Amino acid sequence: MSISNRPVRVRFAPSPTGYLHVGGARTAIYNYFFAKAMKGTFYLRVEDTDRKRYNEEALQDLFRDLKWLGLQWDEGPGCEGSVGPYFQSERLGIYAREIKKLLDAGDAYYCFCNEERLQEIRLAQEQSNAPVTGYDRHCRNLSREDAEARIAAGEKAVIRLKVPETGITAFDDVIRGRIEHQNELLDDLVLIKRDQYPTYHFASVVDDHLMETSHVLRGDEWISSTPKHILLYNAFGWEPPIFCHLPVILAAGGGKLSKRKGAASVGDFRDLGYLPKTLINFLALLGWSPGDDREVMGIQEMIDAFSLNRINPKAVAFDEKKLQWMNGQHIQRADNDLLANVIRKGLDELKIDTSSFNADYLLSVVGLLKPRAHFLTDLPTMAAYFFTAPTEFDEKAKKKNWGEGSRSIAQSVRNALEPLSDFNAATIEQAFQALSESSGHGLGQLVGAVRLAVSGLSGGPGLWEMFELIGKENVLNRIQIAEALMEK
RNA sequence: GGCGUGUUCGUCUAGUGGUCUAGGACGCUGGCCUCUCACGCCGGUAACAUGGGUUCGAGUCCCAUACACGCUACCA
Repeated sequence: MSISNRPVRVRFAPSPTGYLHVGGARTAIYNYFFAKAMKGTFYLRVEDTDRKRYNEEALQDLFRDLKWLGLQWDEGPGCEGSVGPYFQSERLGIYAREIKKLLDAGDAYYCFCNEERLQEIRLAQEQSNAPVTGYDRHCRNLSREDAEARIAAGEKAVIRLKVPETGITAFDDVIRGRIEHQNELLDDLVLIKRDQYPTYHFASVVDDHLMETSHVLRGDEWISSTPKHILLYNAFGWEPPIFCHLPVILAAGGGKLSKRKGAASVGDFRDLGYLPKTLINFLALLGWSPGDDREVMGIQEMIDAFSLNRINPKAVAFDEKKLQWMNGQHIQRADNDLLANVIRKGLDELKIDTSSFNADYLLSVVGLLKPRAHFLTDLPTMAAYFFTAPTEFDEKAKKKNWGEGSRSIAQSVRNALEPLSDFNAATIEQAFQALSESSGHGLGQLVGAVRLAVSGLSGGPGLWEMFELIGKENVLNRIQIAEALMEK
């Protein structure tokens, strides 16, 4: 069966060395979208072949962040399929078996060159500005017998691929077309390291084949080494997968995205109050577009519209302003129950007791706050005064609204509200309108003073709705208490 | 240094030889709505890196140049 009509199987293959940054997350998203769009399989493979950089905490964070984003893998750690194990460190026997094939065929060889020699070569090449770089193939023609004898005697060796010295190696990238490299510029890359672990190049090729990967979607920093991978597939007699190299995500001002320049990891954005949906949506649109004007999209909607051809080849900048806007959009579309939970939990942390309020009350608060929140983390503080009287009042608003004459205004508002037997938005508004006419004070003046008294803030939801929800008794009490702070 | 990849408003993008005096979104900005703050709505701002070709015609194809990024590890 040819690769093009094999079932789609793609993978996200991170290395557990640090936090999951947004670039990695986007790679995972595209793999996930593609798998879902093609009714294929999305699997997770952990590339933990670098024992020095391995980090257990990073691994746990990775699982957590992927799950938080909703990118549940069909196969991988925790849900093994038939081609496991899914940790490369547990596949050492497989690599040993496969490398033997290459050794037997004469396509790979042992190399005993030590670090020092290699460094000297590199240094000499740098100084002479030699066009050809890399290993000088010193051990290429050592006989297998001699080499194995030396190893038996205790010498350590790496195993390298015997790269053809002439010719051209090419492949077709889904979003960039044909890419060619001169073989003479490639060096004999290491396949098995001195510690017996495979290099990325070897492990990923062996695994992508054995795990029946149909498409490799990965960062474009791999373009330069893809010819080496093709050569490996050729040596094995395997058909390479289809390659699709994704552009990098840069920081807003250009350059690499890093913690120093602000949030860069999935965890950072979660802590900042972003919805996972927002991050998925935004990251997906960084380099991909559905082809029409849609921007705020749901997961399934994006999956339905997804195609590899619509991914842009150019590097993109991460614009947090737009992310913020998009989060506001998704919060507006979010489920009220979810938002209510965010508020209740946040209020708990602020030591504000919500136990005497029922679910409907909370949901009404959510309804009023929803269009005003840009971050989940905004919600609890925005909601606080619906549950407890304010103890602090915005200083700027005090100057503006509690100046001369404000106390009598507050009193007149209380008097106007007092007689209302049915305390709802409509009757409250009527009372304010009537008071405005009879007193000659503008509505803004009236509202400003008591809004601050009741909420502690200068802005917020419409006053009538807000008063209705907080209730007549609380409203009147709060105004009366605040009057002491107002000028006559 | 070599090799590779890329280049449309400040940013994300649409655009696959004529419909592009280049469309949408964020941002910024003017206004509307309005009890405030948001939301929403209406308008404005601003781009085909440069130079050569190919073609009747180029943002779209080709070649240079410039710039950016990547690779050039027994890291991924």
